[in-house]
Amino acid sequence: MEELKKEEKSLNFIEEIIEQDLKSGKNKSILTRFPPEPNGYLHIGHAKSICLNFGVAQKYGGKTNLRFDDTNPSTEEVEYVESIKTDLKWLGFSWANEFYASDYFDKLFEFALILIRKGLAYIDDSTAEEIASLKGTPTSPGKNNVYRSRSIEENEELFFGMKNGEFPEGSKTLRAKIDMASINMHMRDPILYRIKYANHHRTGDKWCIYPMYDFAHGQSDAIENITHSICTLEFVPHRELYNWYINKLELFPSKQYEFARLNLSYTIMSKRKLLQLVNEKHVAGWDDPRMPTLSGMRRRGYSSEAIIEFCDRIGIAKRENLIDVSLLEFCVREHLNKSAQRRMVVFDPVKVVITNWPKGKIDALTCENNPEDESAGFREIPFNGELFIEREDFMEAPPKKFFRLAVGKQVRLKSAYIITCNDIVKDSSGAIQEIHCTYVPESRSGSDTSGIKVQGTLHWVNSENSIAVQINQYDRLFKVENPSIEEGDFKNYINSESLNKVTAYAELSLLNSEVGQRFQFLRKGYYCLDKDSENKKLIFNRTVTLKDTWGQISLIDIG
RNA sequence: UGUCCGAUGGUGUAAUUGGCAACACGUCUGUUUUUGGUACAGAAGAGUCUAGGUUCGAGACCUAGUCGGACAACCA
Repeated sequence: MEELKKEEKSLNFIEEIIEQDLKSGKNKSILTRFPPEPNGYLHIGHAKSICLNFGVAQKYGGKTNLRFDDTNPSTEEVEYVESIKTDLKWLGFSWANEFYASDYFDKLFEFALILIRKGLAYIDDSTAEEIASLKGTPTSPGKNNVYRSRSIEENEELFFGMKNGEFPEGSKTLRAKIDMASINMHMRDPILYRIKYANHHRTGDKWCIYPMYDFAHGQSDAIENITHSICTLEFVPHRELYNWYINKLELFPSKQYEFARLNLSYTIMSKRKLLQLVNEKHVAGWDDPRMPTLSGMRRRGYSSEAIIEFCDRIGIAKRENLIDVSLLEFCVREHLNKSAQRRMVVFDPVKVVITNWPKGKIDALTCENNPEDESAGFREIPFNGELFIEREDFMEAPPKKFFRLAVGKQVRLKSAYIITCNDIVKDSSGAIQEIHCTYVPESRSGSDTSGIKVQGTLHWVNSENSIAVQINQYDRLFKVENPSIEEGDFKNYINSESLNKVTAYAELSLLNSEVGQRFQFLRKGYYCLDKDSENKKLIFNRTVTLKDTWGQISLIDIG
């Protein structure tokens, strides 16, 4: 049944291309690659690309290489390399090979030499400004400069000079000799190599010239025999150049295909902007639970299963899109509902005293860990007749559809007894101090013979056997749906209330939880134990709330 | 005033390649429920950017237009 469903699911355009290529014999097998630049942490947008690249390879019996696109030493760091590998493993993908564009620096240098010798590349002494001014605009052609006609011998000699550190940074570049009047800006003599006296995270000080993206990416694909090089839409105009290099260099004919990147409502996906949030301390770090990074989402409590399911549901196409976060939230809830154990935690406590509870009696109640998963078993919770419930679960003047506690009303305490509210005690300011109830002895959970039907069930914690914990309640990082299209600085749209720390009272069993463990706090939401927790002080991150239909109704009814 | 890419319910993705638009999320109704969660049942919501054309028949093909995006870093 499951398989039938999968077979019925229509192919995305990438899968269609692959099936055609396999069918026509163009490719005997497929090889894809995931090519992150190690200049930041992976985010949910990368997850889409990862699921696509690894996903199609798995589906069609191929493999995927991990290749770090490390051609710009001034922004790239080992820390990022490590985080990327960690995130990839966490998602559950394994790569066939771990490569680096820098592995190919020697070959790339040779490739450049080939182009020079073919008269297809030249050394340009122009400044960046001069290059830009002769480049023209999308609607007007560029112009050739004097360096373009240098002899092959001179170009070769100068290129070695560049490599040997004979020229200052920025003084020379190696450019392809294509067509300064091309309708495609990327074909107007693109730069192949630039001089940079920077220490590279892998090659150290071996090189002082580094290839540009265009001169490295396609050739790296070709060297690895990548059959389908999948990237995002902004690279469409690069495709002509991608093919030009492979053609002139007579390399393996890797093909580039482009799909639309992921945009998520109320978040940003630009690595540059995310870095800014980190550097300027708007968030606690790359793994701040509000960040759309995989490390942030993991810390927040998102499961890899949920993220993969999300990537599967959003689909692959070529049109710009803005996915509603509610779909992501649906995916976490769906997975966590089945996998997370339930616990009881009271956020805003008010005391309930069971007036007919025998003095000193402690009843050990049995509580299911997850109604969606029998194998999750049970735990024991002590009950002593004095407890806390949520302040919002009691109302003095309840509206008709209020299924919770009020004077004269009955509710069930989850996994415990049905109680009847008789009275309330207020302090001098009129605030409710205690709620006095009586319990129905025959209504004990699991052996209820009372025959009483109640409309509501409340979560609670025992007044003595509970611990104070810190809860980090996270909300969306931005106030507007699409921060990147708003006027002005994106930071103007940061939600200043995206983190709200509160103290709550939790059942004792939570003391045994492990960092990263996910729970459903009954009637509240999903929470995950944060790594900053200490023995005495547990910190839970709110992943997402439960769906709250009453919250919506009460807003309308009560106002 | 250029080239390229795109346009299908609120959102996203489909439509077996030309046979009167489907699925999911979201929204709304009910049922069940010891979570106002979950599960289940159901409903509303687009006639496919516009105008022509080809065709017995067009969301799909052609032409023109409109709108949106990308392209002028020694970034990737």
